[in-house]
Amino acid sequence: MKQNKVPKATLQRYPIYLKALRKLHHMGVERIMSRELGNFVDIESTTIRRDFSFIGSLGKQGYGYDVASLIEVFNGQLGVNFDEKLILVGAGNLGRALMNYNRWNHVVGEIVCAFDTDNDKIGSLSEVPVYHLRDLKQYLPEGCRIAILTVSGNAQETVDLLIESGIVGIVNFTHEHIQAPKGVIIRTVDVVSTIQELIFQVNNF
Amino acid sequence: MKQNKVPKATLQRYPIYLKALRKLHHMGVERIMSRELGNFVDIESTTIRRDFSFIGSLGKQGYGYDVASLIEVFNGQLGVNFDEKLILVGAGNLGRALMNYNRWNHVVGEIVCAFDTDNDKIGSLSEVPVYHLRDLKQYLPEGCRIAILTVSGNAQETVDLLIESGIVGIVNFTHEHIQAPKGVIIRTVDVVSTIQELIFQVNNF
DNA sequence: AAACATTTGTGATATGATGTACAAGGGTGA
DNA sequence: TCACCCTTGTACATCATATCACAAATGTTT
Repeated sequence: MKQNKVPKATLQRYPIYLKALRKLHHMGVERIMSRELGNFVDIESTTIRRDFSFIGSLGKQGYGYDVASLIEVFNGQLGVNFDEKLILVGAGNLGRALMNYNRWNHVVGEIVCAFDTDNDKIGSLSEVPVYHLRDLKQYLPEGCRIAILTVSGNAQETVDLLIESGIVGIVNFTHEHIQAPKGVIIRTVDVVSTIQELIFQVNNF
Repeated sequence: MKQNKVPKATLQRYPIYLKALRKLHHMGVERIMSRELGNFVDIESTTIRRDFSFIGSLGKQGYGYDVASLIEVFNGQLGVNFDEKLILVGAGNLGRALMNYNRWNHVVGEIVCAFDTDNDKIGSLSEVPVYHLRDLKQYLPEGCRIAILTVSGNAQETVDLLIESGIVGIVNFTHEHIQAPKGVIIRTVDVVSTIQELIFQVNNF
């Protein structure tokens, strides 16, 4: 990384670029210009160029960017190893749906195992073993940093336990607001709030 | 609405406030000050006061805000009727999980019906009827504005159809990037991208 | 090989969001 | 009723992000 001060806003766009580049690569596109990519993902070309510049000089003037090597750089420099080990905490409806939705294999990694407090859920659902949450420390995969939280209660308590066990990133699918110390990143994906926001926006025009 | 230029960032925080206020109300809290609310949701009190001020003068100096009437105002002014009619497009794993996850009843509204193109999925799964997508216009509920998209393919095509039928807000659970004309709001909730972003962030420190 | 046409990468600038400071005004208690 | 205390709402300052404009560098054409 050229500088270690990549803006938050930029960081949020990297996954979008990566997604688009993979698709373009799959479509057989070998080189692309910031303008084209911009049209593709609805982001100004100049924003794209600046975002890229935080990683380094990835393009060539008068030519554009090489798709394949750009993907390479993104993966390498940003630390996407395709076998990121993920755990799922909460094996209810949503949790099980996410287990089966294995779209992320070979893209980010895989859900190694799941945890729940309900004894009925312990066992093996759909290839992914489910352990009791009390055995977290025992079964937490080596090097696992990221947890997907889909519990239906005691969210904060569960989060505290996860952090204590070394988790540093949590995707929170709960409707609860949870707190975490600096250094731990929580990203809340709340369907209810998302829909509310949509309602606010469509009413605001 | 006092002004019709509510900043995007503010609009994104309204659901957070509403969520917190409901919880506080449920806990029996009758009045709250911006400082307290700020601690509760991890947002600076001054940001909260400014956000509120876009709607009007909702508080009293030296006193704070009345929780019940604040919720009232949010619901009313921002147009949350608790019976927003939602449709679900795509009745696969994730779609079915969302149908069963009826946490949004009496909070935003309800999923009235679902659509899919797979004949095996047509029928009644879990109280919510599933129709064939080709019958969208026939079964689209009166006044329905928002769709939840969980299809596994042909995302853009499906979105075009939805927009043509009058949908103005879409929660996109697909990994696809979709485009829409001005006036239609797309909010993408992509688990894969979210996890990637987390990886980028934790690697960046 | 030289001139031209492109497109990158980045200073400079504009826009948007957040944080500070405080005047204005309602609540509270004597 | 009066004086004090507290919290709101907002003008102003700061910080972050997006956009503009263009020099530098490369591919392409003649």
